[in-house]
Amino acid sequence: MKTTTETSLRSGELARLAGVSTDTLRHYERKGVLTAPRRARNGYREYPPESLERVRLVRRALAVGFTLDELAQILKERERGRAPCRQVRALAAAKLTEIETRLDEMKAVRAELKATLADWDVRLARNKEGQRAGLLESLSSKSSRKGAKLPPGNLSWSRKKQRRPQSK
Amino acid sequence: MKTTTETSLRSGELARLAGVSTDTLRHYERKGVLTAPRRARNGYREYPPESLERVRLVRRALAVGFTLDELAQILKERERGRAPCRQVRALAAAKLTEIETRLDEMKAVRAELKATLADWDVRLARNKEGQRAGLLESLSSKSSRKGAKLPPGNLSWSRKKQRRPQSK
DNA sequence: CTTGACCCTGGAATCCATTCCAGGGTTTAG
DNA sequence: CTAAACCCTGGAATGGATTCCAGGGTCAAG
Repeated sequence: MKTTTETSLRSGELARLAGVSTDTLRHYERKGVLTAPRRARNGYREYPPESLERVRLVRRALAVGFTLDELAQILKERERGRAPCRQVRALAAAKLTEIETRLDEMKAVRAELKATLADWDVRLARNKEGQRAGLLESLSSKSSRKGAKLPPGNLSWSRKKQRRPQSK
Repeated sequence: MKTTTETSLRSGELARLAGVSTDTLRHYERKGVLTAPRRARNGYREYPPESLERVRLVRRALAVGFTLDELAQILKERERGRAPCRQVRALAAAKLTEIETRLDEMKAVRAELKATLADWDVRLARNKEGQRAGLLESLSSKSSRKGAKLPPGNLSWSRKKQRRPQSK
């Protein structure tokens, strides 16, 4: 068996639990969002169980638009328990408002998308023929979101192709 | 004056209206999400006014997590008259669940961030007193999203630095 | 002792949207 | 004629997260 004894995880285990690759874990360490764990005599990393929550936190933060570098700053400050320097406090605060804004935008988009889907389903249901049902059109016209400044100050993201680790 | 006559926009104008750079417009064309417009005798692009809405659509779609390539597929299909039925529906549906996930994550992070900030502010407020070392890690564990499989089917994005066009 | 499944390292590669670059045209105003 | 402000092109670069690679250890089971 490979059950790591006691309260300590090895890269592979933590990776599996967190749903990321070990490569990613190492990367997080390099970037400083995941503090370098203790090493066993053989050099293997031995993560404390809390690391799992930490990794999850990082994932969430990333998904919300944080950068690994930004995150590193904040987390490092937080770690040392002391009050953060102005810079970091400001950064965190800025991120917070950013998130709130994005939250609103997201909700709006979700509503649109939902509506669009419902609409499509109706259309698809009643005309079997390839009708050019204005699919994405619905996405475009109906929003009129006032402060929707997508472009200047926009947010652009990309989905990584994310081919699963692979066994070589 | 440089007012382009009649119903037709030049790259710079469209770009300004849509809030993107001309480079981006050309890129969209290369990628096939923006059909190549008619050219004037001098080779300048002459966009029909509808292009504006098209670009906006693309922007929104991107913000929702579509990829230029995905979008190209869909839009092309649409352009040739056929209704981008099943394929698109599926894609959009997937995007929707992605968004919902993201919403949850965002809320979680917001909470976390809020808590951290609050904590920091407390510390800052009474900083003269001996600050007892880090005991705040209590906020890291709160959600434990069951099926939270971020990675396999995950989403990772990055905010582009987005330096405005620039005049060289 | 050999195999297979882990783990280690640092640097290179990939993916995506966007921007930058170099070298060249056109048009309009002075 | 010259400057300024547009426009064109294709290819290279950027930034961020993640993955891949090559070369090499560790360790338990058979």
